[in-house]
Amino acid sequence: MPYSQEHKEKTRKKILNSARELFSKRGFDSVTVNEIMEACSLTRGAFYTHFSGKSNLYSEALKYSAMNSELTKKKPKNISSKQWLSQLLDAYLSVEHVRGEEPCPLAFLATDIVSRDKAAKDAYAEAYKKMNEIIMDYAGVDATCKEENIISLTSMIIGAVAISRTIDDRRSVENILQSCRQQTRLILGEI
Amino acid sequence: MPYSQEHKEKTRKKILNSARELFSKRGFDSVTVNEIMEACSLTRGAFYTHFSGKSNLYSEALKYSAMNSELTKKKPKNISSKQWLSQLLDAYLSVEHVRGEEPCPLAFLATDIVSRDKAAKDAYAEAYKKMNEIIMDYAGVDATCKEENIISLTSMIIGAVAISRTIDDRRSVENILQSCRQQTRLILGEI
DNA sequence: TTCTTTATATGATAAAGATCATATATAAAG
DNA sequence: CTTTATATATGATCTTTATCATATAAAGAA
Repeated sequence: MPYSQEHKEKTRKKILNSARELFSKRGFDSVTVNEIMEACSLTRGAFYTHFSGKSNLYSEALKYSAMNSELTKKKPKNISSKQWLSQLLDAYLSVEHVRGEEPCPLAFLATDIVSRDKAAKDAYAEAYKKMNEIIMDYAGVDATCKEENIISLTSMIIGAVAISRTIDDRRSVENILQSCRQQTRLILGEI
Repeated sequence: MPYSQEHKEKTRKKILNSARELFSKRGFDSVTVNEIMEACSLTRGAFYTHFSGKSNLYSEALKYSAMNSELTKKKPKNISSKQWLSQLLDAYLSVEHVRGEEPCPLAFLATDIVSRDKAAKDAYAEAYKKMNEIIMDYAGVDATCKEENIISLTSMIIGAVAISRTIDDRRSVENILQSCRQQTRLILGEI
């Protein structure tokens, strides 16, 4: 048995990582398999021993992305849940996120998903659910009571990031993000 | 001079209308020129006397869409600005909008725009600005003072519609839309 | 009716890109 | 060191689709 199992795993993850970034930034159609493979210094031939095809890679990359998202990081013990949540939301609503290499596919792929296959939609729905749960946990709402607030919050932050990406003018982007950061405080009842 | 000028204008509008609907629903790449033309009972050959190419059609359709959007409809005289705004927002945050034939490209194409050309981005930015202005007008805020509230409001409704389209389960969609309808009232200070 | 202009249709071209078939290289096992 | 399974690379194929070139048809003008 040539090539250790770990080697294959590593390669798979390199592919997933390139795919995650490229797909998130440019959507399914604009990215080519070749391009993804070259981004991790491989050629397209190697691709098919790791994934059954492009769409398969897309949904796997989505899962992978959700699994390694910023939101899933553990809270440091020395700060409160609400403080931590504030930090997470500010990072989400930042220019660095909008323009950076760790894009949240929920925002970056919001409209791309609609034309994709069931596996991709399922992965997206799962990630969306998870985001709401994580935020609800940190916000510490009483179950049913204020779930709606969290749902409107996630719609807002996802919308804000998606819109920000369409806009070239940096000042406008700052303005959108700042407005929404402020609104998160209002929704969470911290002002 | 064969074919009246109005005939050409009519055809152009038919094409724009098919394009608007198809592009909004499925994005730039998934839609073919052929498909758009067949949707208005023409063949692809006729296309190039009306538009210089597919990307040109895309940006033109975006402008056309913004120009004929629900939001631009005139307010009936017998109701207040705030009442009218409430109606507009409820219609925007409805299943009919999410699943219907009059999609708002701001929500439906939020992430598709990123990979498009400058003309498309400009058209999108223009439509976005207009949406904010219209809502600000109806909400009657004092210029700079609460502009941020409106910006967070538009982020939320655009985000909500975009997310709703990714979700198959009708009950979940209703839940998202209802939560955001409620939040619009809070943001506009009506509760 | 005939002529002429231009919208529309049809057939051809060419490029892009996903996937497959085949060749090569690598490293573990003996 | 040799063998061998499998990861990777290369070349070929096939489909899709935008766009172009050319033909046809429609309708206003004479």
